[in-house]
Amino acid sequence: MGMKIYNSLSRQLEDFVPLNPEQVSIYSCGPTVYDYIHMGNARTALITDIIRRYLVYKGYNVKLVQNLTDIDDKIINRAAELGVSAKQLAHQNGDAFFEDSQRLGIQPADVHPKATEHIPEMIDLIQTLLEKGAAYVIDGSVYYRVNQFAEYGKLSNRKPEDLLAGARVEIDERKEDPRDFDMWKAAKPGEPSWESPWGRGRPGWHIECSAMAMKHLGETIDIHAGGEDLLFPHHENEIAQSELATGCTFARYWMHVAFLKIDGKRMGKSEQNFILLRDALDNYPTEVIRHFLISAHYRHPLDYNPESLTKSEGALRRLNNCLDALKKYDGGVEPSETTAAPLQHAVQRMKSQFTQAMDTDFNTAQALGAIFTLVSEVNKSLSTLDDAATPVLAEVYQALTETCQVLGIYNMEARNDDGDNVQQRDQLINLLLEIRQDARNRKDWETSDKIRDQLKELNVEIQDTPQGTTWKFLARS
RNA sequence: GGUGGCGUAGCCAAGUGGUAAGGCCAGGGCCUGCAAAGCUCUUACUCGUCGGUUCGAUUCCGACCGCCACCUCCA
Repeated sequence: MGMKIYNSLSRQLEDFVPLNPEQVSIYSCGPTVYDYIHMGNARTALITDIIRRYLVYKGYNVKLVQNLTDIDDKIINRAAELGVSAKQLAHQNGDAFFEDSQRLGIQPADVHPKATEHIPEMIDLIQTLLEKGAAYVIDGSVYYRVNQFAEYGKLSNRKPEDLLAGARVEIDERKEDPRDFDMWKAAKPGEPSWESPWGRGRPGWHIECSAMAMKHLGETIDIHAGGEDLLFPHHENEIAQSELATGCTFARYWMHVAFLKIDGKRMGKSEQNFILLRDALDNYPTEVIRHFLISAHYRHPLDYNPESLTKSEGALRRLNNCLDALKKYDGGVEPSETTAAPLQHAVQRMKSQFTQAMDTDFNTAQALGAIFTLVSEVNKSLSTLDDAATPVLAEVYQALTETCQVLGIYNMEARNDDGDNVQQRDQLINLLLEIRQDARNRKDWETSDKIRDQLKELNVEIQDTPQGTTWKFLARS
């Protein structure tokens, strides 16, 4: 079955057919680096990460470009407040952005272009638009002439009248048309600026993405993603600039991620109601945050609150317990035809449901449902199975880890024991458990409970079962 | 004013023109010296309200109520 993507441009589900079957190109609008990124930013970045992982899972080659806006009013203002240079502030926050992304398990994009490193490309693009009569210069600033682009408004579904009617923005009298926007801003004293044919200045926000997307992905890209707040005017303007300059379709599929909310309101930097991703990462494991962020479909709003994170924590615990139990069956054994356990069918069912969910506009919530259904089926049969079922269990483990990897909710490395001191550590813990067992045998509950409690303090949790006492590390939080 | 979206069990959240995935919580059970953890079972005659179309609607249409977002920088 083919994939379908909801295209904001047509406002409907469309079959996904990449322009070049050899390589899918994706451009994702990254952050303006004037501060640390918050959970809302993380949601968009994470969805992009999962889209890419899923496309790779499906066998596509993917080239992902995620930009950094590193010159902008906000950066200049913030830098002035802090008494550092705009360049320095952008650099610091850019590094912090990569660090936070990495901590969330987001694989780096193939290219992370920065606006300030693409000034010549932007100037070229503006030059082209000037030559085509689609732009004009006023006092060293260059404006885009919106009425030259007949399709203006096609993405945001807005008519010219509508755009003017509700305008709450102060109109710059010098512009020919209130809808015109700047592609090049004449330098103001003390602000960072670059040489251009129109004098010193800096690029407007929209031209940055047009130029960087086309430089790294060509004139037509497959998927352009970003938060829904960017739909207008940012993406509308990108289309206007790019398509008028090249005459080609700029992006074939526009994907917009719904807001992360807090107390029912949009989480936004200007609202002062945001949770920094790094703060969340200090309080919850990566996989828990990922699970939370994909527990709703990406086009539906999702409310951030501690209760929801706790729920995800519980769900992840369930998943990890199952995977931990299955891990010992992993590897080596050839799937056997004769072991026709119902579980085998359950695995196939899970795989097809997972694929179907992800194929339908990346429905991660539904995909999680498929995974947890299998978890439940595994748990039910795990205790009753004998050695003959081992190959099937290995299959289950493979299928589960493979799909969980696509979503990034199972960290195999973290759960594999691979340290040099692991053996000694385990021996020490086992020794303590032996002592505790002796205490239990003589009903010395005080000593026994002391060992149990103290180990718990060290994040080692022990369980007394009919088969003896076992232990495990608790997930760090 | 224009544009778009949402309203599903205590909570979160999928979904379909034919009768509601999954997770959390809660309650029962197993296990335990007691716990914890784990496993397991149970939990929406019902999908904001009112109409309409239909053999049949939560799913389609209309109205209404409530909520959110974009139209200004914001993922």
